[in-house]
This record gives sequence, structure tokens and C-alpha cells, in this order.
Amino acid sequence: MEDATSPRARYRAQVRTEIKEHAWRQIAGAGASALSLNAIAKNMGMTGPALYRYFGSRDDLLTELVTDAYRSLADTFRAASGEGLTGLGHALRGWALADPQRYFLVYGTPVPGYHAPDDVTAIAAEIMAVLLDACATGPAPAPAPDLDAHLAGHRAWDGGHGASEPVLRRALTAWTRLHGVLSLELAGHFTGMGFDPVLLFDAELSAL
Amino acid sequence: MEDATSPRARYRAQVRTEIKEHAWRQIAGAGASALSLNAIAKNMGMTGPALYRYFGSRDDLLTELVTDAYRSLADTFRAASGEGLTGLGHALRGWALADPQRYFLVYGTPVPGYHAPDDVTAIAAEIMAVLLDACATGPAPAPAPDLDAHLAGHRAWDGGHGASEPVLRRALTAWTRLHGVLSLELAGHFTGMGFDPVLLFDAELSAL
DNA sequence: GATTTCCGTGATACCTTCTCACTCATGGAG
DNA sequence: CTCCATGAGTGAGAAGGTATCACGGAAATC
Repeated sequence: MEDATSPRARYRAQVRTEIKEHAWRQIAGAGASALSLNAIAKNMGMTGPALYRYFGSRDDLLTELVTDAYRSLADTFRAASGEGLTGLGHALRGWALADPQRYFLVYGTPVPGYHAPDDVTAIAAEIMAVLLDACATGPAPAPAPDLDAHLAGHRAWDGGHGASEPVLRRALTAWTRLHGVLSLELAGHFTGMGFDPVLLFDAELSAL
Repeated sequence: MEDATSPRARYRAQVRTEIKEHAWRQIAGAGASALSLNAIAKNMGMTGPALYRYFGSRDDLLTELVTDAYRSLADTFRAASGEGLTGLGHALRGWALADPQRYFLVYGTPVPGYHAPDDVTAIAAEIMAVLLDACATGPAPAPAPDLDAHLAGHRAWDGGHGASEPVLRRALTAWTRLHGVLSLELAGHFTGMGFDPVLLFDAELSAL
């Protein structure tokens, strides 16, 4: 009855993935704001309303793409989890450069009203866990007593990882610094400046 | 004839600024993607097409808002230019928190096809000049020979400032690190984590 | 006072998301 | 094998968006 390999279900799953493939192509080309259900339907030889059999709304489709993007980043992180913080940094940059709009779907400008579903917070916690593991081994960063003391009382986000406060701080710092370089690079703010962003990224990475 | 204080010109300028005020209100509330000429016109007691007398298109209006945002940031930076890098950092954070969507208009997710006009590159250069001034005085950062050697050959973006390579690197690092913390904070990526982002921001600022 | 300039409107074309009634093919049950 | 219910897809249409156009009228200018 509810067999997952029912012909109907298989067809449905295939169409869903095909819709998402077209959606990713649109997003990679012109950003998330250019995602158009009508255009996807036309590209697939269907009419617009047909897509509402597969996704409840444009926002539902976009939310699923965001979740997939988070999952993709989590997979990339997990695959590079054995290579330390440096390996994690390079994996992050490679993942971001492979599809900048996908990076922006995760870390870009949020829509004020939008609330991420519980899925992505769980995946974000998994990403943070990998980052915390990588930050546990390595040199202790410069001391920051104020922040460490504050983190000691506000460390629920470590998900029971049990890392020391300097490790928590190192993870946060790695996150924000790498995102800082990467997001400005992907947004094109370095394009007119002439230098190679990878050297700046690697300098920040080795400073960690 | 072409008097700037002609009744027509004064009225026109007033309507233009009123349109922009409504536009800022919309953007602050629901982001740049929610900017609607029709809604602005309705709020002003006009019909949609009337606004095309004042702005050539929705993109033209948005471009002007982006330019105004850059100019506002440049003004804020110039006002804080005497207070060193720490003052600049606090001025940046205050400016960003006052209107997060305005920050995202400058440093947020770009639309792939969009090209910024020459205005904003000039203003961006002015912002960079203030940052370079603030980075000239202060402790020398940790050495990074590779990046410094590369910057020595790719420093056209300093606008004839004549700063040394470590100073250029300090300015770039300050920019990317502060943007890293700030953009993640404004995007709400810290909301579920419990800690106070200002402490992380200040820690990065004092590490510079 | 006559004329020109230009603001605002309504109509229109074309796009979007999204709902709804309907048709029709297909898969599963007897 | 037959019947029927499930569900995919279509066309119409509402509501709202950008943008263009011709037109009327008010206001500034001469």
C-alpha cells in the first residue's frame, strides 16, 4: 500500500528531483530571487500549476533547496573531518566556489520573515560538531578572558561536545573569519582590487 | 531656467526623497526583494506609473538606495576617523545594527547580473582610505610573507595611499573579520546559540 | 493671458504565484 | 480481466508585480 517503490511513488520522486535540478540551475544562474516555478514548468514541458502537486509553494521548494544545501555542506565537512582545521577550511572554500549561490543560500542575506525549519538547525549543529572536533586539536589561541568567561555560561550550542572554552572560541573565530573572507570574495567585493583572494583566505586559515 | 530652486525642481526633489523614505521602510521591514513600486505609490496616494516620472525603473531606485547606503557608511566612517581602528569598528557595528537590511544592501548577497555603478566604487575607495588610515597606526600584525609579497605587486586598490604591505594586510584582515562576525550576527546565525555577539565582535576587534 | 512643460491617471501588455474545477490516464483491487 | 479510485496535468482566473503608452489638466514660464 504505502510501499516506497510503488510506480506512482517512484515517478513522483523522479519528477521532484528533476524540478530541483532545474531550480538549482536557475539559482546558480541568477540567484535565489530569480527562482520561478513557471519557468521551471515551461522547461519541463508542463504548465505552472502542475508543480504544485510536488511542492506546496515556491517557498516550500526554496526551503527544501536550503535544507539540501545545508546537508551538502555537512557531507563535505564530514568527508574532510580527518584533515584538521586546514582541511576543513579548504573543503569549505571548494564547496563555496563550486556554487556561490548555494553558499549564499546557507550564509547569505536572510529574508526578515523567514524561519528556518528544525531540519537545518540539526544539520547546522552537525556542522558545528565537526568544526569543534577540528578545533580541539591544535595550538591554543590568544587568550580572551572576557569572551571565555561569557562562553562558559552560554555554551548550550556545543551540543554536549564538552570542549573547553578556548576551543569553543577557536571554532567561532574560525567560522566568522573564514566566512568573512569567503563571503566578500563570492560577493565580488575583491574583484576590482586585483589581489588573489585565496592568499588572504589561506593567511586567515594559517593564523588560526 | 535650470535653477535648482525652481518650484518644479523643489517639488520633484521632495517627492523623490519621500519615495526613498517609503522604500527604506519597506526594505527595513521585509528586505530588498520586497521593494514594490506599486506599494510605495499606494502608500503615497498615487498610482503605480506615477513613480516612473521619478525613477526609471525599480532597479534604478534600488541602485540609488545602494549608493545612499554606501554614502551613509562612508559618512559614518569619516565621522569616526579620529578614533582609531577600535572606534571604526564600533561605528561600523552601530551603523549595521541600526538598519541590518541597509548593511545587507552593501555587503549582502549580490544578484549575479548586477553591476554596481562607478559611484559606489568611488565611495568604497573612500571607505577603504579611512580604514587604511586607521590601520597605519597601531601594532604590526603577525607576519605573513606570502601574502605581503603578493600584495606588493597587487596594491592598486590602495588609491595611492602609500601604506606598507603589513598595513594593507591589516586593513583587509580587519574588513573581513569584522564583516564575518557582523554578517553572521545580522543574518541571525547566532540567535539560537545564546551567547552575546558583541563580545565576539569586540574580541576580534581587540585581536586586531 | 497664452503657451509650454510636465505630473498623474487609466488602459494595457506581460510576468509572477497560487486556487480551483475538470479531464483523463494509470495503478491496484476484486 | 474489469472496474474504479487515486492522482497527475490542464485551462481559467484572481491578485499583484513591472513597465509603457496616450491623454487630460494643472502649474510654471514667457
